[in-house]
Amino acid sequence: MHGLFGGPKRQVFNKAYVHLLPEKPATIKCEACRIRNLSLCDAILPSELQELDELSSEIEFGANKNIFDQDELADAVFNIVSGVVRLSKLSADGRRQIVGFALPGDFLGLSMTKHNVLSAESVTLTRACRFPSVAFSELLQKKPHVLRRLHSITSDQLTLVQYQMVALNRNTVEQRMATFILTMRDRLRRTIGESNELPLPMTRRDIGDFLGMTIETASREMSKLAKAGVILLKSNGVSIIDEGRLKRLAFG
Amino acid sequence: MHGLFGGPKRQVFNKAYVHLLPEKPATIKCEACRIRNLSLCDAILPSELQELDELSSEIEFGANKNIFDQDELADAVFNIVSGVVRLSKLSADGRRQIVGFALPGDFLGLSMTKHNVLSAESVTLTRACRFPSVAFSELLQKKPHVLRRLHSITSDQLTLVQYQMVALNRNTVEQRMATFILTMRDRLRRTIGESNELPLPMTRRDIGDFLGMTIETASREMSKLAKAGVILLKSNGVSIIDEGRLKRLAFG
DNA sequence: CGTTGGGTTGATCGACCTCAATAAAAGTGG
DNA sequence: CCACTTTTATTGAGGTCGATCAACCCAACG
Repeated sequence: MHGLFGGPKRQVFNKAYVHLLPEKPATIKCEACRIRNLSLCDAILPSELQELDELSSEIEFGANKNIFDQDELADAVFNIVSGVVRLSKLSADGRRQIVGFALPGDFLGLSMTKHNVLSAESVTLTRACRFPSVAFSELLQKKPHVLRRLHSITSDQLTLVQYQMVALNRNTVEQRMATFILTMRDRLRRTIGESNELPLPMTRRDIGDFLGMTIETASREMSKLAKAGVILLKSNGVSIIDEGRLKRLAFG
Repeated sequence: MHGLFGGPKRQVFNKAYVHLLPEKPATIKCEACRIRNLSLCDAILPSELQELDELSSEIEFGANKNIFDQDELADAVFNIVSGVVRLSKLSADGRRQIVGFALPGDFLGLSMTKHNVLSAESVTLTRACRFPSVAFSELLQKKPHVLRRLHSITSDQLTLVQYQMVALNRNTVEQRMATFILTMRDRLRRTIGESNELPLPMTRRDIGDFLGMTIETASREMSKLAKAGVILLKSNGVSIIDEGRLKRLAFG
Protein backbone atom coordinates (compact mmCIF):
# COMPACT_ATOMS: atom_id res chain seq x y z
CA MET A 1 0.00 0.00 0.00
CA HIS A 2 1.20 3.43 -0.81
CA GLY A 3 1.34 6.23 1.71
CA LEU A 4 -1.96 7.70 2.70
CA PHE A 5 -0.63 11.06 1.78
CA GLY A 6 1.37 12.53 -1.03
CA GLY A 7 2.26 9.26 -2.68
CA PRO A 8 5.02 6.76 -1.89
CA LYS A 9 7.55 7.90 0.61
CA ARG A 10 10.93 7.10 -0.67
CA GLN A 11 10.63 6.06 -4.27
CA VAL A 12 11.38 9.57 -5.43
CA PHE A 13 14.58 9.66 -3.44
CA ASN A 14 17.01 9.43 -6.29
CA LYS A 15 15.16 11.34 -8.91
CA ALA A 16 15.71 14.97 -9.66
CA TYR A 17 13.45 16.63 -7.16
CA VAL A 18 12.95 20.13 -8.40
CA HIS A 19 10.63 20.65 -11.32
CA LEU A 20 9.86 24.16 -12.33
CA LEU A 21 6.67 24.22 -14.25
CA PRO A 22 6.26 26.67 -17.11
CA GLU A 23 5.85 30.09 -15.64
CA LYS A 24 3.05 31.36 -17.81
CA PRO A 25 0.54 28.67 -18.64
CA ALA A 26 -2.39 29.40 -20.93
CA THR A 27 -4.76 29.73 -17.96
CA ILE A 28 -4.16 31.46 -14.66
CA LYS A 29 -3.12 28.56 -12.46
CA CYS A 30 -3.96 30.42 -9.24
CA GLU A 31 -7.57 30.44 -10.37
CA ALA A 32 -7.63 26.66 -10.38
CA CYS A 33 -5.65 26.33 -7.16
CA ARG A 34 -7.49 23.97 -4.85
CA ILE A 35 -5.96 25.30 -1.69
CA ARG A 36 -6.19 28.98 -2.49
CA ASN A 37 -9.13 29.65 -0.21
CA LEU A 38 -7.30 27.90 2.65
CA SER A 39 -4.22 30.00 2.34
CA LEU A 40 -2.82 33.50 2.42
CA CYS A 41 -3.73 33.80 -1.27
CA ASP A 42 -7.33 34.03 -0.17
CA ALA A 43 -6.60 37.68 0.56
CA ILE A 44 -5.78 38.29 -3.09
CA LEU A 45 -8.66 39.84 -5.02
CA PRO A 46 -9.83 38.10 -8.21
CA SER A 47 -8.56 41.05 -10.20
CA GLU A 48 -5.10 40.53 -8.77
CA LEU A 49 -4.83 36.82 -9.47
CA GLN A 50 -2.98 37.30 -12.75
CA GLU A 51 -0.34 39.32 -10.94
CA LEU A 52 0.04 36.70 -8.23
CA ASP A 53 0.33 34.04 -10.88
CA GLU A 54 3.23 35.76 -12.59
CA LEU A 55 4.99 36.07 -9.27
CA SER A 56 4.88 32.45 -8.33
CA SER A 57 6.29 29.23 -9.69
CA GLU A 58 5.26 25.73 -8.76
CA ILE A 59 7.95 23.57 -7.29
CA GLU A 60 8.07 19.95 -6.23
CA PHE A 61 10.13 18.30 -3.52
CA GLY A 62 10.61 14.58 -3.16
CA ALA A 63 10.26 13.05 0.29
CA ASN A 64 12.84 14.15 2.85
CA LYS A 65 14.23 17.01 0.85
CA ASN A 66 15.54 20.22 2.24
CA ILE A 67 13.36 23.22 1.46
CA PHE A 68 15.37 25.82 3.35
CA ASP A 69 17.75 26.01 6.27
CA GLN A 70 17.71 27.95 9.49
CA ASP A 71 19.92 31.06 9.45
CA GLU A 72 20.41 30.94 5.70
CA LEU A 73 19.41 33.85 3.52
CA ALA A 74 15.68 33.60 2.85
CA ASP A 75 15.39 34.00 -0.91
CA ALA A 76 11.83 32.73 -1.18
CA VAL A 77 8.61 32.07 0.68
CA PHE A 78 6.32 29.12 -0.03
CA ASN A 79 2.72 28.13 0.01
CA ILE A 80 2.23 24.40 0.50
CA VAL A 81 -0.10 22.89 -2.11
CA SER A 82 0.21 19.24 -1.16
CA GLY A 83 2.33 17.15 1.16
CA VAL A 84 3.69 17.52 4.66
CA VAL A 85 6.64 19.65 5.74
CA ARG A 86 8.45 19.52 9.04
CA LEU A 87 9.62 22.79 10.56
CA SER A 88 12.51 22.54 12.95
CA LYS A 89 14.92 24.57 14.97
CA LEU A 90 18.35 23.66 16.19
CA SER A 91 19.39 24.51 19.72
CA ALA A 92 22.86 25.74 20.60
CA ASP A 93 24.16 22.21 21.20
CA GLY A 94 22.84 20.93 17.89
CA ARG A 95 19.78 19.08 19.06
CA ARG A 96 16.66 19.46 17.03
CA GLN A 97 13.19 20.52 18.06
CA ILE A 98 10.32 20.27 15.65
CA VAL A 99 8.20 23.37 16.04
CA GLY A 100 5.43 22.19 13.78
CA PHE A 101 4.26 20.44 10.65
CA ALA A 102 3.10 22.47 7.68
CA LEU A 103 0.16 21.11 5.70
CA PRO A 104 -1.49 22.12 2.41
CA GLY A 105 -2.56 25.76 2.62
CA ASP A 106 0.13 26.62 5.14
CA PHE A 107 2.59 29.38 4.44
CA LEU A 108 6.34 29.11 4.95
CA GLY A 109 8.08 32.41 5.62
CA LEU A 110 5.57 34.15 7.85
CA SER A 111 8.17 36.28 9.49
CA MET A 112 9.53 37.83 6.29
CA THR A 113 12.95 38.08 7.89
CA LYS A 114 16.17 38.33 5.93
CA HIS A 115 17.29 34.98 7.27
CA ASN A 116 15.21 31.91 7.90
CA VAL A 117 14.33 31.48 11.54
CA LEU A 118 13.84 27.75 11.12
CA SER A 119 14.50 24.88 8.75
CA ALA A 120 11.93 23.24 6.52
CA GLU A 121 12.10 19.74 5.05
CA SER A 122 9.53 17.82 3.09
CA VAL A 123 8.29 14.72 4.88
CA THR A 124 6.44 13.36 1.86
CA LEU A 125 6.39 14.34 -1.77
CA THR A 126 5.47 18.00 -1.55
CA ARG A 127 4.25 20.53 -4.06
CA ALA A 128 4.42 24.19 -3.24
CA CYS A 129 4.10 27.64 -4.75
CA ARG A 130 7.31 29.52 -4.56
CA PHE A 131 7.45 33.33 -4.32
CA PRO A 132 10.80 35.10 -4.49
CA SER A 133 11.22 37.04 -1.26
CA VAL A 134 11.88 40.35 -2.97
CA ALA A 135 8.84 40.17 -5.23
CA PHE A 136 6.64 38.97 -2.39
CA SER A 137 7.87 41.77 -0.17
CA GLU A 138 6.96 44.26 -2.90
CA LEU A 139 3.53 42.71 -3.15
CA LEU A 140 3.06 43.29 0.57
CA GLN A 141 4.17 46.89 0.15
CA LYS A 142 1.64 47.46 -2.59
CA LYS A 143 -1.23 45.57 -1.05
CA PRO A 144 -1.89 46.30 2.62
CA HIS A 145 -4.83 43.90 2.68
CA VAL A 146 -2.43 41.03 1.99
CA LEU A 147 -0.10 42.26 4.72
CA ARG A 148 -3.06 42.38 7.09
CA ARG A 149 -3.87 38.81 6.27
CA LEU A 150 -0.26 37.79 6.70
CA HIS A 151 -0.22 39.45 10.09
CA SER A 152 -3.43 37.72 11.03
CA ILE A 153 -1.99 34.33 10.09
CA THR A 154 1.24 35.10 11.94
CA SER A 155 -0.56 35.98 15.13
CA ASP A 156 -2.74 32.88 14.87
CA GLN A 157 0.50 30.97 14.61
CA LEU A 158 1.83 32.75 17.67
CA THR A 159 -1.26 31.76 19.59
CA LEU A 160 -0.89 28.17 18.42
CA VAL A 161 2.75 27.96 19.47
CA GLN A 162 1.91 29.47 22.85
CA TYR A 163 -0.73 26.80 23.23
CA GLN A 164 1.77 24.15 22.21
CA MET A 165 4.14 25.51 24.83
CA VAL A 166 1.49 25.18 27.52
CA ALA A 167 0.69 21.67 26.38
CA LEU A 168 4.31 20.58 26.44
CA ASN A 169 4.79 21.82 29.95
CA ARG A 170 1.72 20.72 31.71
CA ASN A 171 0.52 17.58 30.03
CA THR A 172 1.63 13.99 30.30
CA VAL A 173 3.03 12.22 27.25
CA GLU A 174 -0.27 10.39 26.89
CA GLN A 175 -2.21 13.65 26.78
CA ARG A 176 0.23 15.13 24.32
CA MET A 177 0.02 12.16 21.98
CA ALA A 178 -3.76 12.14 22.11
CA THR A 179 -3.84 15.88 21.47
CA PHE A 180 -1.44 15.49 18.58
CA ILE A 181 -3.62 12.94 16.83
CA LEU A 182 -6.76 15.00 17.34
CA THR A 183 -5.09 18.21 16.20
CA MET A 184 -3.70 16.64 13.05
CA ARG A 185 -7.12 15.25 12.22
CA ASP A 186 -8.70 18.66 12.69
CA ARG A 187 -6.10 20.37 10.55
CA LEU A 188 -6.36 17.78 7.79
CA ARG A 189 -10.13 17.88 7.72
CA ARG A 190 -10.13 20.90 5.45
CA THR A 191 -7.92 19.17 2.90
CA ILE A 192 -8.82 15.49 3.00
CA GLY A 193 -12.29 15.92 4.45
CA GLU A 194 -14.06 14.03 7.20
CA SER A 195 -12.32 10.73 7.84
CA ASN A 196 -11.25 8.51 10.70
CA GLU A 197 -8.21 7.48 8.74
CA LEU A 198 -5.40 9.88 9.43
CA PRO A 199 -2.09 9.95 7.54
CA LEU A 200 0.93 10.46 9.77
CA PRO A 201 3.79 10.18 7.30
CA MET A 202 6.36 11.63 9.68
CA THR A 203 8.60 9.27 11.65
CA ARG A 204 8.24 8.48 15.33
CA ARG A 205 11.32 10.57 15.84
CA ASP A 206 9.62 13.55 14.21
CA ILE A 207 6.57 13.10 16.39
CA GLY A 208 8.71 12.67 19.49
CA ASP A 209 10.77 15.76 18.69
CA PHE A 210 7.57 17.71 18.23
CA LEU A 211 5.90 16.49 21.39
CA GLY A 212 8.98 16.73 23.55
CA MET A 213 9.46 13.03 24.20
CA THR A 214 11.85 10.32 23.08
CA ILE A 215 11.23 8.11 20.10
CA GLU A 216 10.70 5.15 22.44
CA THR A 217 8.08 6.97 24.46
CA ALA A 218 6.32 8.08 21.29
CA SER A 219 6.21 4.50 20.09
CA ARG A 220 5.04 3.21 23.45
CA GLU A 221 2.23 5.75 23.63
CA MET A 222 1.07 4.82 20.14
CA SER A 223 1.07 1.15 21.08
CA LYS A 224 -0.74 1.88 24.32
CA LEU A 225 -3.50 3.79 22.50
CA ALA A 226 -3.78 0.97 19.99
CA LYS A 227 -3.92 -1.75 22.67
CA ALA A 228 -6.60 0.23 24.48
CA GLY A 229 -8.66 0.17 21.30
CA VAL A 230 -8.65 3.95 20.92
CA ILE A 231 -6.78 3.98 17.62
CA LEU A 232 -5.63 1.48 15.02
CA LEU A 233 -2.05 1.61 13.75
CA LYS A 234 -1.81 1.76 9.97
CA SER A 235 1.27 1.60 7.80
CA ASN A 236 1.58 5.33 7.37
CA GLY A 237 -0.87 6.69 9.88
CA VAL A 238 -3.66 5.76 12.26
CA SER A 239 -7.40 5.24 12.29
CA ILE A 240 -9.34 6.80 15.09
CA ILE A 241 -11.60 4.16 16.59
CA ASP A 242 -12.92 5.75 19.74
CA GLU A 243 -12.89 9.51 19.32
CA GLY A 244 -14.63 10.16 22.63
CA ARG A 245 -12.01 8.25 24.60
CA LEU A 246 -9.25 10.00 22.66
CA LYS A 247 -10.67 13.38 23.57
CA ARG A 248 -11.00 12.41 27.20
CA LEU A 249 -7.38 11.27 27.20
CA ALA A 250 -6.26 14.53 25.59
CA PHE A 251 -7.92 16.76 28.16
CA GLY A 252 -9.37 15.40 31.41
CA MET B 1 14.60 48.21 50.99
CA HIS B 2 12.14 48.85 48.27
CA GLY B 3 11.81 46.75 45.17
CA LEU B 4 14.49 47.15 42.57
CA PHE B 5 11.82 47.87 40.05
CA GLY B 6 8.66 49.90 39.93
CA GLY B 7 8.56 50.74 43.58
CA PRO B 8 7.31 48.75 46.59
CA LYS B 9 5.37 45.67 45.77
CA ARG B 10 2.35 45.63 47.96
CA GLN B 11 1.88 49.08 49.38
CA VAL B 12 -0.35 50.10 46.49
CA PHE B 13 -2.59 47.10 46.95
CA ASN B 14 -5.56 48.87 48.39
CA LYS B 15 -5.38 52.14 46.59
CA ALA B 16 -7.35 53.03 43.53
CA TYR B 17 -5.19 51.70 40.79
CA VAL B 18 -6.37 53.36 37.63
CA HIS B 19 -5.39 56.94 37.02
CA LEU B 20 -6.27 58.46 33.73
CA LEU B 21 -3.99 61.35 33.09
CA PRO B 22 -5.33 64.40 31.28
CA GLU B 23 -5.73 63.50 27.65
CA LYS B 24 -4.32 66.60 26.06
CA PRO B 25 -1.38 68.02 27.95
CA ALA B 26 0.27 71.21 26.82
CA THR B 27 3.12 69.30 25.18
CA ILE B 28 2.95 66.16 23.09
CA LYS B 29 3.67 63.50 25.66
CA CYS B 30 4.73 60.95 23.02
CA GLU B 31 7.60 63.24 22.14
CA ALA B 32 8.99 62.97 25.63
CA CYS B 33 8.30 59.23 25.90
CA ARG B 34 11.45 57.51 27.08
CA ILE B 35 10.54 54.14 25.66
CA ARG B 36 9.22 55.29 22.32
CA ASN B 37 12.28 54.22 20.37
CA LEU B 38 12.10 50.77 21.98
CA SER B 39 8.55 50.18 21.02
CA LEU B 40 6.09 49.94 18.18
CA CYS B 41 5.70 53.71 18.36
CA ASP B 42 9.15 53.97 16.85
CA ALA B 43 7.42 53.33 13.52
CA ILE B 44 5.41 56.53 13.93
CA LEU B 45 6.85 59.45 12.01
CA PRO B 46 7.56 62.69 13.89
CA SER B 47 4.80 64.38 11.93
CA GLU B 48 2.33 61.78 13.17
CA LEU B 49 3.17 62.03 16.86
CA GLN B 50 0.40 64.48 17.61
CA GLU B 51 -2.11 62.07 16.14
CA LEU B 52 -0.74 59.17 18.18
CA ASP B 53 -0.84 61.31 21.26
CA GLU B 54 -4.52 62.04 20.87
CA LEU B 55 -5.23 58.37 20.44
CA SER B 56 -3.57 57.20 23.61
CA SER B 57 -4.10 57.72 27.29
CA GLU B 58 -1.69 56.91 30.05
CA ILE B 59 -2.87 54.40 32.58
CA GLU B 60 -1.40 53.08 35.78
CA PHE B 61 -1.83 49.69 37.42
CA GLY B 62 -0.85 48.90 40.96
CA ALA B 63 1.01 45.66 41.61
CA ASN B 64 -0.90 42.47 40.87
CA LYS B 65 -3.74 44.10 39.02
CA ASN B 66 -5.61 42.60 36.14
CA ILE B 67 -4.96 44.36 32.83
CA PHE B 68 -7.09 42.13 30.65
CA ASP B 69 -8.42 38.58 30.62
CA GLN B 70 -8.11 35.75 28.17
CA ASP B 71 -11.18 35.29 25.94
CA GLU B 72 -12.68 38.61 26.93
CA LEU B 73 -13.45 41.24 24.34
CA ALA B 74 -10.25 43.13 23.57
CA ASP B 75 -11.26 46.77 23.86
CA ALA B 76 -7.73 48.15 24.03
CA VAL B 77 -4.08 47.48 23.32
CA PHE B 78 -1.22 48.69 25.50
CA ASN B 79 2.33 49.80 25.33
CA ILE B 80 4.23 49.21 28.56
CA VAL B 81 6.05 52.32 29.77
CA SER B 82 7.34 51.02 33.08
CA GLY B 83 6.88 47.96 35.23
CA VAL B 84 6.58 44.24 34.60
CA VAL B 85 3.53 42.39 33.31
CA ARG B 86 2.94 38.66 33.33
CA LEU B 87 1.20 37.12 30.33
CA SER B 88 -0.57 33.86 30.97
CA LYS B 89 -2.82 31.31 29.39
CA LEU B 90 -5.19 28.90 31.04
CA SER B 91 -5.35 25.32 29.86
CA ALA B 92 -8.59 23.39 29.55
CA ASP B 93 -8.41 22.13 33.13
CA GLY B 94 -7.77 25.57 34.55
CA ARG B 95 -4.06 25.37 35.18
CA ARG B 96 -1.99 28.39 34.29
CA GLN B 97 1.04 28.68 32.08
CA ILE B 98 2.96 31.90 31.89
CA VAL B 99 3.89 32.55 28.29
CA GLY B 100 6.09 35.51 29.00
CA PHE B 101 6.82 38.69 30.90
CA ALA B 102 6.26 42.04 29.21
CA LEU B 103 8.77 44.78 29.98
CA PRO B 104 8.91 48.50 29.18
CA GLY B 105 8.64 48.99 25.43
CA ASP B 106 6.68 45.77 24.94
CA PHE B 107 3.33 45.82 23.25
CA LEU B 108 0.24 44.02 24.54
CA GLY B 109 -2.26 43.08 21.86
CA LEU B 110 0.02 42.01 19.04
CA SER B 111 -2.55 39.75 17.52
CA MET B 112 -5.24 42.41 17.11
CA THR B 113 -7.90 39.76 17.59
CA LYS B 114 -11.43 40.49 18.69
CA HIS B 115 -10.87 38.56 21.92
CA ASN B 116 -7.75 38.44 24.02
CA VAL B 117 -5.74 35.29 23.45
CA LEU B 118 -4.11 35.56 26.86
CA SER B 119 -4.40 37.30 30.21
CA ALA B 120 -2.20 40.13 31.39
CA GLU B 121 -1.57 41.14 35.00
CA SER B 122 0.81 43.69 36.39
CA VAL B 123 3.55 42.21 38.56
CA THR B 124 4.79 45.55 39.85
CA LEU B 125 3.40 49.03 39.64
CA THR B 126 3.00 49.46 35.91
CA ARG B 127 2.44 52.45 33.69
CA ALA B 128 1.24 51.93 30.15
CA CYS B 129 -0.11 53.73 27.14
CA ARG B 130 -3.59 52.60 26.32
CA PHE B 131 -4.97 52.65 22.77
CA PRO B 132 -8.62 51.81 22.17
CA SER B 133 -8.72 48.80 19.84
CA VAL B 134 -10.98 50.46 17.30
CA ALA B 135 -8.88 53.60 17.00
CA PHE B 136 -5.67 51.62 16.88
CA SER B 137 -7.07 49.37 14.21
CA GLU B 138 -7.96 52.43 12.15
CA LEU B 139 -4.44 53.72 12.62
CA LEU B 140 -3.10 50.45 11.20
CA GLN B 141 -5.50 50.77 8.26
CA LYS B 142 -4.26 54.25 7.50
CA LYS B 143 -0.60 53.65 8.11
CA PRO B 144 0.84 50.51 6.50
CA HIS B 145 4.30 51.27 7.85
CA VAL B 146 2.96 50.85 11.38
CA LEU B 147 1.29 47.59 10.39
CA ARG B 148 4.58 46.42 8.93
CA ARG B 149 6.31 47.17 12.18
CA LEU B 150 3.57 45.40 14.13
CA HIS B 151 3.99 42.36 11.93
CA SER B 152 7.72 42.46 12.39
CA ILE B 153 7.34 42.56 16.17
CA THR B 154 4.76 39.77 16.07
CA SER B 155 7.02 37.49 14.07
CA ASP B 156 9.94 38.24 16.36
CA GLN B 157 7.66 37.19 19.17
CA LEU B 158 6.77 34.02 17.30
CA THR B 159 10.45 33.22 16.92
CA LEU B 160 11.00 33.88 20.62
CA VAL B 161 8.17 31.61 21.69
CA GLN B 162 9.41 28.88 19.38
CA TYR B 163 12.79 29.24 21.00
CA GLN B 164 11.18 29.08 24.42
CA MET B 165 9.39 25.93 23.35
CA VAL B 166 12.67 24.32 22.34
CA ALA B 167 14.26 25.34 25.62
CA LEU B 168 11.41 23.95 27.70
CA ASN B 169 11.58 20.61 26.00
CA ARG B 170 15.21 19.90 25.77
CA ASN B 171 16.85 21.62 28.69
CA THR B 172 17.17 20.67 32.33
CA VAL B 173 15.65 22.88 34.99
CA GLU B 174 19.11 24.21 35.78
CA GLN B 175 19.68 25.24 32.16
CA ARG B 176 16.26 26.83 31.98
CA MET B 177 16.79 28.88 35.13
CA ALA B 178 20.23 30.02 33.98
CA THR B 179 18.80 30.95 30.58
CA PHE B 180 15.95 32.81 32.24
CA ILE B 181 18.28 34.98 34.29
CA LEU B 182 20.48 35.74 31.30
CA THR B 183 17.54 36.50 29.05
CA MET B 184 15.93 38.84 31.55
CA ARG B 185 19.23 40.66 31.96
CA ASP B 186 19.56 41.06 28.20
CA ARG B 187 16.02 42.31 27.83
CA LEU B 188 16.34 44.76 30.69
CA ARG B 189 19.63 46.14 29.47
CA ARG B 190 17.89 48.52 27.09
CA THR B 191 15.79 49.99 29.88
CA ILE B 192 17.91 49.90 33.02
CA GLY B 193 21.27 49.77 31.28
CA GLU B 194 24.33 47.65 31.96
CA SER B 195 24.15 46.17 35.43
CA ASN B 196 24.82 42.95 37.27
CA GLU B 197 21.90 43.68 39.52
CA LEU B 198 18.76 42.26 38.01
CA PRO B 199 15.23 42.90 39.32
CA LEU B 200 13.02 39.81 39.33
CA PRO B 201 9.86 41.14 40.94
CA MET B 202 7.76 38.15 39.92
CA THR B 203 7.16 35.38 42.44
CA ARG B 204 8.84 31.99 42.38
CA ARG B 205 5.50 30.63 41.26
CA ASP B 206 5.50 32.96 38.26
CA ILE B 207 9.02 31.92 37.32
CA GLY B 208 8.16 28.28 37.79
CA ASP B 209 5.05 28.57 35.70
CA PHE B 210 7.05 30.27 32.99
CA LEU B 211 9.91 27.78 33.00
CA GLY B 212 7.71 24.72 33.32
CA MET B 213 8.76 23.67 36.81
CA THR B 214 7.25 23.72 40.27
CA ILE B 215 7.72 26.51 42.75
CA GLU B 216 9.91 24.26 44.88
CA THR B 217 12.18 23.40 41.99
CA ALA B 218 12.44 27.05 41.00
CA SER B 219 13.45 27.93 44.55
CA ARG B 220 15.94 25.06 44.74
CA GLU B 221 17.58 26.04 41.47
CA MET B 222 17.93 29.63 42.63
CA SER B 223 19.49 28.46 45.88
CA LYS B 224 21.79 26.09 44.02
CA LEU B 225 23.03 28.87 41.75
CA ALA B 226 23.55 31.11 44.77
CA LYS B 227 25.41 28.41 46.77
CA ALA B 228 27.63 27.80 43.74
CA GLY B 229 28.55 31.48 43.78
CA VAL B 230 27.09 32.12 40.35
CA ILE B 231 24.47 34.59 41.51
CA LEU B 232 23.57 36.44 44.68
CA LEU B 233 19.98 36.42 45.90
CA LYS B 234 18.59 39.88 46.58
CA SER B 235 15.27 40.81 48.10
CA ASN B 236 13.56 41.41 44.79
CA GLY B 237 15.99 40.03 42.28
CA VAL B 238 19.50 38.68 41.85
CA SER B 239 23.00 39.88 41.18
CA ILE B 240 25.01 38.06 38.59
CA ILE B 241 28.39 37.21 40.09
CA ASP B 242 29.93 34.82 37.59
CA GLU B 243 28.47 35.52 34.18
CA GLY B 244 30.75 33.06 32.41
CA ARG B 245 29.66 30.17 34.64
CA LEU B 246 26.02 31.19 34.21
CA LYS B 247 26.37 31.10 30.45
CA ARG B 248 28.05 27.72 30.57
CA LEU B 249 25.23 26.40 32.73
CA ALA B 250 22.64 27.79 30.34
CA PHE B 251 24.08 26.12 27.28
CA GLY B 252 26.79 23.43 27.52
C1' DC C 1 -0.46 39.48 68.17
C1' DG C 2 -2.25 36.09 65.00
C1' DT C 3 -2.87 35.54 60.11
C1' DT C 4 -1.52 35.13 55.44
C1' DG C 5 1.34 34.55 51.42
C1' DG C 6 5.94 33.82 49.77
C1' DG C 7 10.11 31.31 50.08
C1' DT C 8 13.27 27.51 51.48
C1' DT C 9 14.52 22.83 52.41
C1' DG C 10 13.95 17.70 53.11
C1' DA C 11 12.10 12.93 52.03
C1' DT C 12 9.76 10.11 48.95
C1' DC C 13 7.84 8.60 44.57
C1' DG C 14 6.81 8.03 39.84
C1' DA C 15 6.82 9.45 34.91
C1' DC C 16 9.80 9.41 31.56
C1' DC C 17 14.61 8.77 29.84
C1' DT C 18 18.49 5.79 28.90
C1' DC C 19 20.46 1.73 27.51
C1' DA C 20 19.82 -2.45 25.10
C1' DA C 21 17.94 -6.10 22.23
C1' DT C 22 15.01 -7.45 18.56
C1' DA C 23 11.75 -7.00 14.84
C1' DA C 24 10.06 -5.00 10.77
C1' DA C 25 10.45 -2.30 6.69
C1' DA C 26 12.78 -0.19 3.01
C1' DG C 27 16.64 0.67 0.05
C1' DT C 28 20.84 -1.49 -2.56
C1' DG C 29 23.43 -4.33 -5.42
C1' DG C 30 24.04 -8.55 -7.59
C1' DC D 1 14.38 -12.23 -7.48
C1' DC D 2 17.24 -12.80 -3.26
C1' DA D 3 20.93 -11.57 0.16
C1' DC D 4 22.68 -7.57 2.49
C1' DT D 5 22.70 -3.13 4.75
C1' DT D 6 20.40 0.68 6.72
C1' DT D 7 16.69 2.85 8.80
C1' DT D 8 12.64 2.78 11.58
C1' DA D 9 9.75 0.82 15.09
C1' DT D 10 8.80 -1.88 19.09
C1' DT D 11 9.49 -3.70 23.66
C1' DG D 12 11.94 -4.50 28.13
C1' DA D 13 14.82 -3.40 32.36
C1' DG D 14 16.74 -0.08 35.20
C1' DG D 15 17.99 4.64 36.55
C1' DT D 16 17.09 9.55 37.39
C1' DC D 17 15.28 14.13 37.29
C1' DG D 18 11.92 16.73 38.91
C1' DA D 19 7.12 16.46 41.08
C1' DT D 20 4.69 15.75 45.26
C1' DC D 21 3.95 15.96 50.05
C1' DA D 22 5.24 18.16 54.11
C1' DA D 23 7.46 21.03 57.55
C1' DC D 24 9.25 25.36 58.64
C1' DC D 25 10.86 30.33 58.37
C1' DC D 26 10.11 35.05 57.45
C1' DA D 27 8.08 39.54 56.28
C1' DA D 28 3.99 42.16 55.73
C1' DC D 29 -0.21 43.50 57.49
C1' DG D 30 -4.65 44.03 59.93
